Formats: sequence, C-alpha cells, structure tokens
Amino acid sequence: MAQTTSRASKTKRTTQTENQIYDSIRHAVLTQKLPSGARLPELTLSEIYGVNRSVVRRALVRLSGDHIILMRRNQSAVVAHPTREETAQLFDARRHVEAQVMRKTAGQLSASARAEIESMVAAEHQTHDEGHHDDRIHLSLHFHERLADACPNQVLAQILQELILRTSITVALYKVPGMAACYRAEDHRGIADAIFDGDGERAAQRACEHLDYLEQRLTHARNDAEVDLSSILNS
Amino acid sequence: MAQTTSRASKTKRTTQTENQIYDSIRHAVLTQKLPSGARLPELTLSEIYGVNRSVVRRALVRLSGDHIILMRRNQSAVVAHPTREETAQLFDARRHVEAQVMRKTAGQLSASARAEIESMVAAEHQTHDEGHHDDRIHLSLHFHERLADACPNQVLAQILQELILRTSITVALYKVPGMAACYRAEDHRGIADAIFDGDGERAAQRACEHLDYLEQRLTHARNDAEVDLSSILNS
DNA sequence: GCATGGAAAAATGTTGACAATATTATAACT
DNA sequence: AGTTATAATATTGTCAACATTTTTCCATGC
Repeated sequence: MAQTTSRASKTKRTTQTENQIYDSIRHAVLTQKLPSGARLPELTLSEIYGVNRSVVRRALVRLSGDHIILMRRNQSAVVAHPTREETAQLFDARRHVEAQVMRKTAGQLSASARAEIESMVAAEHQTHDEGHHDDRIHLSLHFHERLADACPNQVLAQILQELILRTSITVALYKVPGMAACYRAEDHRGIADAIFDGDGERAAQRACEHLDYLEQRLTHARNDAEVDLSSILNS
Repeated sequence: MAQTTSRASKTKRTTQTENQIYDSIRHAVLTQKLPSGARLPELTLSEIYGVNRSVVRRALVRLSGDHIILMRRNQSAVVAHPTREETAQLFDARRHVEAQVMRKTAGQLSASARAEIESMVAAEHQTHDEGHHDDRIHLSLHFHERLADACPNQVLAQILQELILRTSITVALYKVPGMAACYRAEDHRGIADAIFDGDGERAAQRACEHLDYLEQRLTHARNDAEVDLSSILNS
C-alpha cells in the first residue's frame, strides 16, 4: 500500500518529474545545502529542471504543506525559517511522537531491517571519524527515518518523518556555527540496541535524551546565508 | 502568528478564492456531506466556484497533502477512503496525540475561551436532544478543534487537527448506518471539566476513553454513496 | 551621505489551448 | 445475456502568453 517511490511523500500525485523536484528540494533542505530563508523562484527552478512552472508549482505547494518552505502571495517561496518558539514546540512534539514510535517499533524488526540499521550505525561512526560531516548528517537523518519506516503504525511514522525534517531545518538554523553538527557517537547505538532488545521504554527514553541533547546545543543566533540554486539542485 | 483565515491551513499560499475552495471541500468532507470515494473533477469544481482549474488544483494538492483526498496521475481526485487497517492506526495515533494536547492545554484556558467551550458543550447537548444530527456532528468536531486551538504547542495542535479530520472521515465510512452517529452525551462534558480543573491527566484519560468508544462503534462494512457536487458545494 | 520617488526588472497570478491519458458508451460477437 | 473490441467522451498534464504585483535599481533632492 505505501508507495515508496518518493521518500515520505505520503500518497499523492506523482508526475515523475514533479516527484523528482519535490525530492530534490526536500533533500537539499534536509542536508542543509539549502539554508533557511533561501529563495526558490519558480522560473529559476523550472529552468533548472527543464519543465514548466506549473510542474514546479505543484512540488512547491506540496513542500509548503509539509512546512518545509513558506509561500506567500505574490512572493517567491522561501525555505522555512522557524522562530525559536516554534523550534521549541517542534522538539517537544517530536519527542512525544518519536518516543511512541520507538515503543511501537521495538522488537518488531525483521532480520534484514536489523542488519540494515546495524550497518547504518556503523557507517555513521565511520563518516564521523573521517570527518565527513555532510555525509554523517545524511546518515543520521536516514537512521531516524529508517526506524520510522519499520514502525507498525505508519500514520504515526509519517507524522514523525515530517517532524524529523522540520527539526533538521531548525538545527541548521540555530546550531552554533563552528560545532561539528551536534553529535554524540553512542546515542544512535543505544537507541538501536534498545529497539533490538524489544525494550520500547528504554528506546523511547534514549530517543528523548538524544533530542534533549540536540535541542540544548542550539543558540539564539540565526545562521543566514546566500546561495546559488543551480549549483545545488542537480541530483 | 497563527493565521486563522483558513481552518488549520497551516501557513501557506492564500489566494482568497483558493482558501474558500479548500475550506469548502474540507468542510463538506468534515460534515460528511461528501462521502468517501466521491469524485472531484477539476473542471466541475472550477465551474462551481467560477475560477480557473489551476486555482482548484492548488486547493486539491493541499487537501491531498492533508490526506483528505487522494490524487492519482491522470485520474480525478477522490475523497479519501481509508482501509480498516489505516483506521486503526489513525485512532491509535490520535489517542496518543490528543492525550498530550489535553495535558498541555489543561489549566491554560482564558476566561473567554472557557466560556466559549462551555457554550459549545451546551449547544451540543441541545442539538442532540432536538435530534439535529448534522449540526451535532459539526459542533462535536468544533469542540475538539477548539481545544486544540487553545493548546500552547501549536505544532502538536495542528497535527491533531489533521488527525481529527481524518478520523472523522473513517467514522463516516465505517459507522453503523442507522446509529445516531456515535455519541455519548457526557463525554465532552467530562473532558471540558478536567481541562478547566487543570487536571491534564484526567482530561487525557477521558479523551482516550472517548476515542475508544468511538472506535468500537465502527463496523467492517463500508457505506458508499453517490453524490451531486454542485448541490453540496455552495457555501 | 541618506531618504524618496519612480522606472525597470523580476516574479507570481491567471487564463486558454492543446496533448496525453483514462473513463464511459457503443457495437459486434459468442 | 454476457464479453470483448472499438469509438466517443471526459479528465488531467503540460505549456506559453499575458496581467498583476513585488522587488530592485537608479536618479533626484535635501
């Protein structure tokens, strides 16, 4: 039932090109290549992807529905730039939802899923040790998303996926600049082990602590930046 | 910050006409005038509302993002028709989210909000006694939405609003036909009182019991129907 | 140097047309 | 009657053009 062509795209319209655009922008935001506040003019995007504005538009409307970008009348879409207040609410909501997803997922993993997650944790450690921060961020997000995928309750899981993306935006916006993107090596390991053991309550606890740690590392200063779209959006 | 022009429309594009269409369809689904599976051709809608298809389209894409309608390539949009499995997941998710919203909202109501909710509960009892089921359904949904509005965490509240709408669709689909739309007179009263008393845990408990009752009343048989759009969508 | 005003440019809003696809109706056949 | 093939219709997909609005830039004045 759950179509997997487009990451967490729920169930909706699927011109292949539209999905590509949706995924491309989503991915760029997720990996923090597109910073908060970056403008996304329809014409520029339609030239980059070689399609008409109407196709771009649909992708943008979907993204705005996911709170990833912000659309205002007669103005270019911009990557969402949540306030500090909204950030706090996002983390609060995510803790509550993710904890429940952990409880429901614990002990439910197939052998293959388990192996997959194991390798992801290992890969994450490796990229961290080697200093590939961009890759590690991507793997870290993929870890949370992969666990959500395994949750028996996909309604709850999709809600979590959205919250993961939105909190990722806030981290990019409010993290202290020099810091190697908030990371504690043993956090994901601990969560995975609790899930494997079927100990949902411990997994939930670990996930909350993980998110607390992340949130505490945020500052009040915002990191704004300018970007060149065409150099970023070419997947 | 939270714009209230369009019920739970999050923050997004807002051609007035587009919002009207969005709200109109949303309302028709919510009040069960548009049944599950009903087709929503773009041309028909654009004639009804007197606008171009592109305007209708944007409203439809937003609705599909909310899981209210389903869009498939080259096919007309249709009102969502969740499976029994998805229904169970929806109720499970809603219980978990709504319980938390109750906890956070308890004791936070202003005097005016309190009075407003009081009058809503009273109105609900009255319409029930008088047998105006359609009105009562509307008031009942409004009760839950009004409480969500009062929640300090609006991220969580908006997630709940979406779940309220989606569960409403499942109720329309799976309720036993003759039954006067699942209703226990004292449920909302008990929830409201707990909120007023600042007893979040009791409010959460009552909300869960309320939802359990609702869910248990659903059958496996689906209620399908045919409809004439133009006679419904004229608000 | 700075604010103000207005023209030029850029971007979105809206529309209608045509192409591609899906749905429905019709006809032929068993 | 029921089933299949085919034609007709309905519906969405994509596009380009123009209208409207916002943004940017530059000249003017103080």
